[in-house]
Amino acid sequence: MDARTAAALTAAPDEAGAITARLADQLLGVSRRLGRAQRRLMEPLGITPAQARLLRTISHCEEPPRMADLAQRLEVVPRAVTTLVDGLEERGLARRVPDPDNRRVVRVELCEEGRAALSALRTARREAAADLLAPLDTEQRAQLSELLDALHGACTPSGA
Amino acid sequence: MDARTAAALTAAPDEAGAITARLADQLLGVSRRLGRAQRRLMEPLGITPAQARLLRTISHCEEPPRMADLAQRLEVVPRAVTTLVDGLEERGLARRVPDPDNRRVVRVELCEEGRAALSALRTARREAAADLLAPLDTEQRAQLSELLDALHGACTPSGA
DNA sequence: TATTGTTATACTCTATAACTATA
DNA sequence: TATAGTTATAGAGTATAACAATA
Repeated sequence: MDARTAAALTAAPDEAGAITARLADQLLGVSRRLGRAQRRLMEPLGITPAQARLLRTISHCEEPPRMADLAQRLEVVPRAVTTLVDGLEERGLARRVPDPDNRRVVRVELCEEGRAALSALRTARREAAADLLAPLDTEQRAQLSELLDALHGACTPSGA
Repeated sequence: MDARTAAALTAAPDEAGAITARLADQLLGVSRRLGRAQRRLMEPLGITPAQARLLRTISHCEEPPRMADLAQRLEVVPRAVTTLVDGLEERGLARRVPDPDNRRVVRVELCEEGRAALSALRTARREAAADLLAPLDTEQRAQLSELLDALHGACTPSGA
């Protein structure tokens, strides 16, 4: 435990807010770097991090998901998904397919190129993360994952 | 430790990359939510999260920092600082002051309104963080802070 | 009338490149 | 020539609001 953390914990209750705010800064700072690394590594592939995330989300679905499903999973408004899917379609990585049972619904399927891109993206993603997480050993990563998971669960009560 | 984490740790070495990538997702996901909460809570104050961060950074400096100092501290290019300081000046929270010793240099000072805004912002920021971090007890927060600090130190060798 | 997705629009955050003023 | 900051521009990511098509 570093000095500031230790001091905060043993000090007045007002300091609880301070350590919490500091935690927020650390979280955002680490994410900024991670995002930069991802963008840099994915750029040669012609895919943005948000598109990559969408691609993975689609691939994790049993059947081609609806636009609304994707919006919910990505925790964004449906309008944001429209733009992302547009990008994937332009690059020939995914395609919109009409739902025969409900003509309002649009489903999104991966193309072959999309599946191919996924493995290249996995490499890029892991490299970006590995770089950032290098200072942590395996046990520390597991610990970090566990702590973050607790946060995720709390804010996404509907079993993510 | 959750099931996925445990499985990843005890499985083939290839899984080390998988858990690392998952960690990246968790980190980015938590940050997205935190950022949203911050923006929502700061909006009534007419200040964006990045402006708030700049305001705090200025307040942590012993003497009015140069634009270049701020860029380095915020880990952004100098051009990005220009826009942020423009925003603070428009709102009367900070002002540019010429450096008498070097006419190329611009220093940034907080105005009285800026100092006043800082306490309101502190409240907003803590509220946003407290909300997100509610699932963690004090010890877990310290643990998380320690882990994130290790990451920060690694990527910012020049003592941040 | 409610739902699904889209068009239209806007804003935050950040980057690169070219330029200006100063040293 | 090197440095500090800016103007100009671009693009990623995301939001709200109004609307069309369908149910």
